[in-house]
Amino acid sequence: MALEHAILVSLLERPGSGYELSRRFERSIGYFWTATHQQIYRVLKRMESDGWIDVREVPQQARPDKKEYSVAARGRAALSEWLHEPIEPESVRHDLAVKIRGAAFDDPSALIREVERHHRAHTDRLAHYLAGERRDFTGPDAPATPDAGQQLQHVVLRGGIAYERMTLDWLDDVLATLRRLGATPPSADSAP
Amino acid sequence: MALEHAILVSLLERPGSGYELSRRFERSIGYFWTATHQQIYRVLKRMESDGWIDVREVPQQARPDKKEYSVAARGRAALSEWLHEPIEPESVRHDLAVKIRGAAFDDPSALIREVERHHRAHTDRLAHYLAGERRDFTGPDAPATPDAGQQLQHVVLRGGIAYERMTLDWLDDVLATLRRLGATPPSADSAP
DNA sequence: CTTGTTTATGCAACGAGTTGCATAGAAGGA
DNA sequence: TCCTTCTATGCAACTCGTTGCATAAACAAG
Repeated sequence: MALEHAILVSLLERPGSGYELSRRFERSIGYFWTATHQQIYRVLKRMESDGWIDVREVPQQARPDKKEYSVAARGRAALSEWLHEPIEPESVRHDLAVKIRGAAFDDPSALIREVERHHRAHTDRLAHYLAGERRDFTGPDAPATPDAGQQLQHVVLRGGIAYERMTLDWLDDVLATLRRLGATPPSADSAP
Repeated sequence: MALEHAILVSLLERPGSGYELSRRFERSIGYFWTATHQQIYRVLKRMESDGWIDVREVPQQARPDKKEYSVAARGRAALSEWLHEPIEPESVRHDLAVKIRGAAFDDPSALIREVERHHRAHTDRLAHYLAGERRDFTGPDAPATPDAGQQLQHVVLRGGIAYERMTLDWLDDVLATLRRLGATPPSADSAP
């Protein structure tokens, strides 16, 4: 598993509390690794007891106190070790593809609205990525000579952008296919 | 959850045993939904006791007997219901992206071999998809007038092909970035 | 002044997914 | 003959992930 490692990377990029991490997992790092706050708090506890991270109680005014975590030497070593291990899985869980194949046994045109919804969501996400890219990497306020960390964050973001563009093209293809099927009578089903 | 639904779709496309399903989840449907045989057997049991699928004991010679499952009316209804529900999650778990961002705190060039390995794996997978596309959809043995099910399987496969092509392009981008970082001295790390 | 939202942390229970192991007959190679 | 591989099914134990709920302080809106 690698939630620990995703947290280590995020904490190395910037120390923070469990709550702040859970916010990050709804944005930036969350675009390629999802986690809920309960998961994060539980793993933080374990990482702390394993000496991977240090805690610092931060009293705050106008809001509850927080525990700010930062990566300890042992955590850095664990990350380094993981980075040198090969990974294979890349486990995929693409509900929509299952639904599309399943639509053959139901009414394909009923999926059109669903696919359109996904299209809109990916359009929004692409716009969001592109805005982030302009802000951090290609716009006037971006660093002229980005350091290694920034270049690596940028290449990951470019991957997200490429993924969204590819997905939008594919969803167009899916929509065209569903509409074509809806226009012609269904073959052997209990459709109206 | 949707392992049940992926199994329903697979069994509608062709009835089969738990073992055969687990083979399919290593190929075709497994490219967008992974499952191990233990998971499959467990879920088949539940689906059977819920009346979603029917079993038929098939005696075989030269190999152990098998239980062939097929979708019952209640299973078809469950699939239909699921198809009409909206889905949101699309949970992503992209280890490599985490590793790339993590490489900023280690030696980026150590990741090159790993990324090259992924590049080879995706090249193989693309070749495999393209061979399947020729065999089933675009080659001389493909049906001249594909039915709805075939058209939907094809559009899903086109999605897989587009994904692999996009990924290969991105991995080239990642490799170029990692090599560039390796060629220039690292900024502020304990690298040699 | 109550209600709702944001920050902040956590428990308990359940369901999903993984890993290791076990069985068993038949085929094929060393 | 033994060893491995393939088909075929399954249990047990564990970890991971999700859902529902709870607490608590501060602020803003009604």
